[in-house]
Formats: sequence, structure tokens, C-alpha cells
Amino acid sequence: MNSGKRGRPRNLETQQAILQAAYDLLFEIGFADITVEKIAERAGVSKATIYKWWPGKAAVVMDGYLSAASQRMPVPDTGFVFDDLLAHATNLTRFLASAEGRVITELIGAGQTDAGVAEAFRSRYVQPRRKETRQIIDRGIQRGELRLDVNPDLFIDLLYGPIFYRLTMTGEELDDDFIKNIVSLTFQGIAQAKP
Amino acid sequence: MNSGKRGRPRNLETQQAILQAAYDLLFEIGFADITVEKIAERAGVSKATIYKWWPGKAAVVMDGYLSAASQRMPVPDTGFVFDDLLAHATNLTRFLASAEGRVITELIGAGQTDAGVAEAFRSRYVQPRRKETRQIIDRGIQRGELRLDVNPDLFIDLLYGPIFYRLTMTGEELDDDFIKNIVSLTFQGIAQAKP
Amino acid sequence: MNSGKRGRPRNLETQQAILQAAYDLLFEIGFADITVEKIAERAGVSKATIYKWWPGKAAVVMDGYLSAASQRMPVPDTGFVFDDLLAHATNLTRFLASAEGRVITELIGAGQTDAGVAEAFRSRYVQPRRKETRQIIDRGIQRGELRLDVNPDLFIDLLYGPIFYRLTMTGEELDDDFIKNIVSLTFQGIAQAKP
Amino acid sequence: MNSGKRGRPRNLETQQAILQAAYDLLFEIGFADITVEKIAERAGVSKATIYKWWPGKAAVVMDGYLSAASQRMPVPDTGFVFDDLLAHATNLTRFLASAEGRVITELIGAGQTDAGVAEAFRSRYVQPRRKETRQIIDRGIQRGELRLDVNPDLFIDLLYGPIFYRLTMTGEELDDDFIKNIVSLTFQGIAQAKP
DNA sequence: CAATAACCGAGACGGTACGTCGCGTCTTCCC
DNA sequence: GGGAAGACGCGACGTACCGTCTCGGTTATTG
Repeated sequence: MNSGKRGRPRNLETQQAILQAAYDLLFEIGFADITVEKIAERAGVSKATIYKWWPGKAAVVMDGYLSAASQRMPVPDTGFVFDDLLAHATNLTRFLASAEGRVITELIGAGQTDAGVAEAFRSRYVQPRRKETRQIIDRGIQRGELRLDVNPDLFIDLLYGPIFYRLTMTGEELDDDFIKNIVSLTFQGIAQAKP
Repeated sequence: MNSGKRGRPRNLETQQAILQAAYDLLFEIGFADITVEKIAERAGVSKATIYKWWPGKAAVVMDGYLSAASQRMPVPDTGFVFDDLLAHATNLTRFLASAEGRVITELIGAGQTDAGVAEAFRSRYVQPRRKETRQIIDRGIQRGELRLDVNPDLFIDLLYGPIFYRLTMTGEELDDDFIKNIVSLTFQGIAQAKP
Repeated sequence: MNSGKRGRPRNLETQQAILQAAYDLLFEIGFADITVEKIAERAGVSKATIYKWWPGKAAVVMDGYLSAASQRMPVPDTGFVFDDLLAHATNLTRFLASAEGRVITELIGAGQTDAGVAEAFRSRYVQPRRKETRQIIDRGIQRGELRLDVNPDLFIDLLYGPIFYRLTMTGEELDDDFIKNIVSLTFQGIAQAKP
Repeated sequence: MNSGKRGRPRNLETQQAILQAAYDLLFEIGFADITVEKIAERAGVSKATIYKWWPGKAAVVMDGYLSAASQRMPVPDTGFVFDDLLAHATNLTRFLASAEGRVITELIGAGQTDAGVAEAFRSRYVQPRRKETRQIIDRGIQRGELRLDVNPDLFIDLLYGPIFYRLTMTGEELDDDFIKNIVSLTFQGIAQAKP
């Protein structure tokens, strides 16, 4: 077993060059046109090295995106859930409407036929984002602004769901108006009924 | 004068054999493992014939699914929007939880990197389903059970969104309980406020 | 079964381009440095096409050599076995001392670890050459110039053996003198003549 | 003062383990399937160590064979050249007909495209064997049993040549009968005896 | 009812990428 | 300072599909 430090150590720069190359190509030519060979060439690395650490193109590219795109979305805190959620959803949507949107979309697509990729996307992208939203929601619950009788994770499904549904299925525009309507509608459901 | 109908006409059976083969393979080996060659072999058809009528594998398979899977979901009509929507959404979810779920999922995935496929999926799958739901919703509006101040298409986004979000992104189970909660929550938003 | 003529027929030029490319490379860069990829590139052909018709590099190259190098050695007929054999062996040796020598040598080498290649070399190179020599020998036997009590194929082993032994094992020069001595000795034997 | 022996000295056992591993593999899987990695693994040695002392696989394997296979063939001395040569050639042939035959054959093959290997084979295998035979022949010459007018090295070519010719080129069986005939013919010549 | 044109199965082909293997080199740690 | 462990660039392997292209043969419509 090699739990010690025998042998030539893995070159960190090499790994990062690979991830960076994958990330760049993702924006330049898109997921479908990426090949392991192109990644290797751009990273100045041999194909074999890539296959040593990742099972295939989808895995490298996903890892490349996930490693680079750690720029956290700011989690607003205005004192009101509604405003917080609206701001957060608007941020997300603008992000998705930019070049990143196509990329995210392709990654989701890749996940539909590759369980490993899907798992990575879930644990490193979806769940963290949900955690952020959970903060906002938990604050709202503590303040008594939101229902107490329903699992709050459902609130997130209700909010994020329509956004990604448009993004991946109907292809309709994700504009600020849409978000405002979604949040409002969602709210009039989840808001504590006034006495 | 050549009024457009010279020569041997296109053999309908051939086309259907291709679509059927594509459809069958979709369930047997999944979208990712399908190849044009396999479709051709199973249909007893030459590859060239397939390429004559479709631009590539994704298109044939999507067409194969869409042509075969025209079994309409029954549109319930109980006299109450809530019950209708709950029944409809439950039907859909059970359908998606079956073997069809994986297939639909793969098709959505394919659409993320293939505009033609996405377009076909939208116009022949998504929009028709939405039309069905529109009927339910329109009846609800006419009966005064639903808000009048919001574009009713958003109701559909709100309802369908979370379902496909779970299906394609979080991978969490789609059980009857989940649907019931989603519909209820959605409703307390879109329902006409009691006086 | 495809005993008929269905499908696009095999392109003869393609096959010949492959064999020609293999043959040329054999002289230009030598057997060891040939790769299937280089043959494919030079022949303007895809690797897959080569692998469709030959099991690997050794087979194509051997076939390429054997197909091109059909230039028969003239079979001399002077009326005397000794002169005929001397002339024939001298021709062969001069041939082997030219650029062809290295090539033949490499092909023999390849045959040592590849049964298919060895078989091809035997049936298409070795045996035909032996047939030629058999003619000379048979004429000698009929004329009563050679022993009748021994299998004449052994004569060929005795004559060709030392030539290829030098070529492949000792590496010593193959000059006309050597051949003259070999033929003479073969004829007269190495034993001291009884007085 | 550094009297030449600083640091850990080269481990002789390591070298021998490498040669032994190469030798064993030669018989187990054959020359073609040997890789430096397999030798290293079997010898419990790192690849780099092998490359430190040999230029490549062919060299190690050849060295491995040559180092291990030093079991000299007994040089018979009956008082008659013919009997001595017949016995010696028969011994050799039986050796070549055993498992060693394939191995020798593969080594000869390797030598055809690798000058270093060929050189090693010649100086450490071919020449020593020839020296042995030279002894027999020299005794025969001194006894007046063999011609004095010809370079005696040619006798060896004449004798060994046909054996290796069969082994490497025609692939025909090397049985005792063949050897007997070859030796006899070599002695008496193929020419019809003059009356 | 024959000519005509399109259809179609079989399958060869040039390409591109795949994922793997072995080479020979290099780096780090351990003895 | 020798040597194992093992990462790495490189180059070739043999395979799989792609999409295209002949072929030979078929089949309906039209003149």
C-alpha cells in the first residue's frame, strides 16, 4: 500500500494545467467538441496522464469547471426573506444568462448519461448552492416569515426548479421579470398567512 | 412535366422500422450506447438510408421516441383544479419514475448540446404536455379558482419545474408525497385568496 | 453470406497503395521503424482500412515486399549443374548483398516471432526460390551429374544454408569467393580424397 | 581521500535477479511479449535500474540468456572427425529441437533489427560454438582426414548453415536423420562419384 | 409496358477519437 | 549515493463510429 510518500510525487502544476485547459475549452468550443486529446495538447500533457487520474472526458471537464468556478454567489441578508430570495435568484439567473449558462447546461446534459459526472455535479455544485439558499430560508423561518409546517428544502425545489426547467427544457428567456414572478408566486404560497 | 412524384416513393415501412429500432434500443441499451450502426442493423436497413432522412443519431432516436411515445396522459377533469393538477402531476411522476424516466432524462441531456434535438423535444414533447395542463388551468381560471392577475403559463413552470429539477439535477426520489407537497405549496400561492 | 457482389467493391488501388507504401518504407526507414500509421499516411489511407485486410504491421509489410519483389531470378541453363548452381548462387548472393539484403534479413527476423509472417515468407519466398533451384538440380540428376542416392532437397539445404547462415548469424561478407568455395565444397565434399 | 568507494556499492544480486528474471520470462512468455516492466517487476527491481545498466529490453534479455545458458555442449573426441562432427551436430540439433530452439530463434530474430543484440549474440554465442567445432576440425586436419586446401572455417559454415537455415527459414523438422545426411553429404559432396 | 428515376441494402472507405500499453526519463524518499 | 517507487511525455497501438461513397438491384410512376 502506498500511503507513504514513495516515488515521484504527483506534479500539482500538471493537474492544474489539465483542469485549466478543460475549463478554457469548455468556454471556447463547448462540451460536445472537447476531446481528451485537445485537453492534453492544450495542457502540454500526455493523454495517459489524464486517464490516470480521471475516467474520461466528462469527468475532467466537470472537475475543471467545478474547481475553477468556485466564485461564490453573494448571499444577501436584508432582513427580509423575500428580498433576500429575490436578490439571490436574480443573481443566479443573471449568471445563468451569461456565457456560464451554456456551460452549466452542457454539464447537466452530460450528467444525464454519466452517473459519476452527475454525482460530482450534485455534490460540488448543486448541494453547495442549496446550502447557501438554506441560510436565507432558515433565517426567514426563525423570523417567522415562512411556514413552519413544511420541509424547507421543498421551498428550494419550488424556487430553483422553474429556473432550471426553463434553462434546460423550454429554453425560454430567463429575465428579471420571470424571476420576480416566480419568487412572488412561490411566496404567496410559502408565506405565513396573516391572521 | 415532373409534378414532383417520379421514381420509387419512399418506403414507409422502412422509416417505421428505423424509428422502432431506435425506440427499442433506447430502452434496452440507453441513449449513450446507441449507434447509428446498431439502429441500422436492428431495423434491417443500411446506414445510408438513415442518414438520408435524419441528420444523425440524436435526431433519429429523438424522433423514434417521440413517434412511439404518443400515448397521451389522461387529462383529469374532476371539477376542481387542485384535484386535477394533483392527479395529472402524480400521473406524470409515476411515468417518470418508471423506465421512461431514464429515457426522458437522456433525451433532455442530449438536447443540451444539440439544438435540433432540443427543438424537436420542445415542440413535440414539452409543448404538448403543457397544452394539456393548460386545459386544466384554464378551466380552473374560468371557475374562479385561480388568480387572474398572473400569466397562467407561469403556473405550469411552477408545477413542472420542481419535478424535472429533481429528475435531472438533484436525483432525489419522485414519490407521491413529494408531488402532493409541491402541488399544495404551489397552490397556496396561486389559489385565489379567501375573503 | 456475401459470395455475390453486393456492396461497394473493394478498391484495388487502395490495396496497392498500401502495399506500395509498405514496400517503400521498408527500404527507406527499415522494418523496425515502420508503423501502421506511417503506412496509412503514406498510402493516403485510413488505419482502419489496413487493419481490415491485414492483422498487423508485419503482415502488411511482408505482403508488400512479397507482392512487389516478384522479380524472378534468372535460372541459368548451361548444360552443367555446377556452372548453373554457381551462377544461380552468385546471383542470389549479389542480390542479398544489395539493399535487398537488409530487407530480407529483417523479414526473416520478423518471422521468428510471428507465425503468420513466417508462413507467408516460406510459401511465397522460400519455396518458390527452392523450386527454381530444384529445376537446376533435377536437370543435373537426369544428366547423371549428381548423386542419385540422396533426397535432392538436401542439396538445396546444403547450398542455401551457408549463405543465409552468414547473412543472419555470423554477419560475415557474402562475396563471390565465398560462394565459389561453398559450391565447390558442396560438390566435392570436405573429406580428404582417398589416394 | 576518496579511494573510489564512496556510497553504496552496486548490488551484484540485483543484476543477477534482473538477468534471471529476463531468462525465465524468455521461456515463459517468449521474447515478443517481454517488457522491461515485467522484468523489473519479477526481479523486484525498478525500471530505472535496468535502464542504468542496459540500453533496452533486447539487450537485457540477450544478456540474460547468454549469462545463464553457458552450459557448454560436450566436445566429443573419438579419434575420427566424422564421428566427432556427427555427434556434435546431433547434440546441437537435439538442443535446438527442445524448448531452447524457440528461444534461440527469437534471439536471432531480434538480432536482425538490433545491431547491438546481433553483436552480443555473435561474440558470446556463435563464435564460442564455432571455436568448439574448430577444435574438432583442427584435430581432423592434423590427422589428415580433411582437405588442407580450403579455409577450415568454411567447413563450419557448410555444417551449421543448413541446420540454422531449416530452423529459421524453412521450419522443417530437425531430426537425427537430417543431421546424418547433412554431415555425410558435407563429407562426401553431392557430385556423382567418378567411376 | 418500357423507360426512368428514386429508393435502398451491403459494405468499403477516410477520418477522428478512443482508451491502453510500453518506452525511456525524471523526481523524491529511504536505507 | 544506490535504488524502489512511481509520475510523466511520447508515440503507437488496435478499435469503434462517424458520415460518405459506390455498387447492384428493386419498384413505382409516367410517357
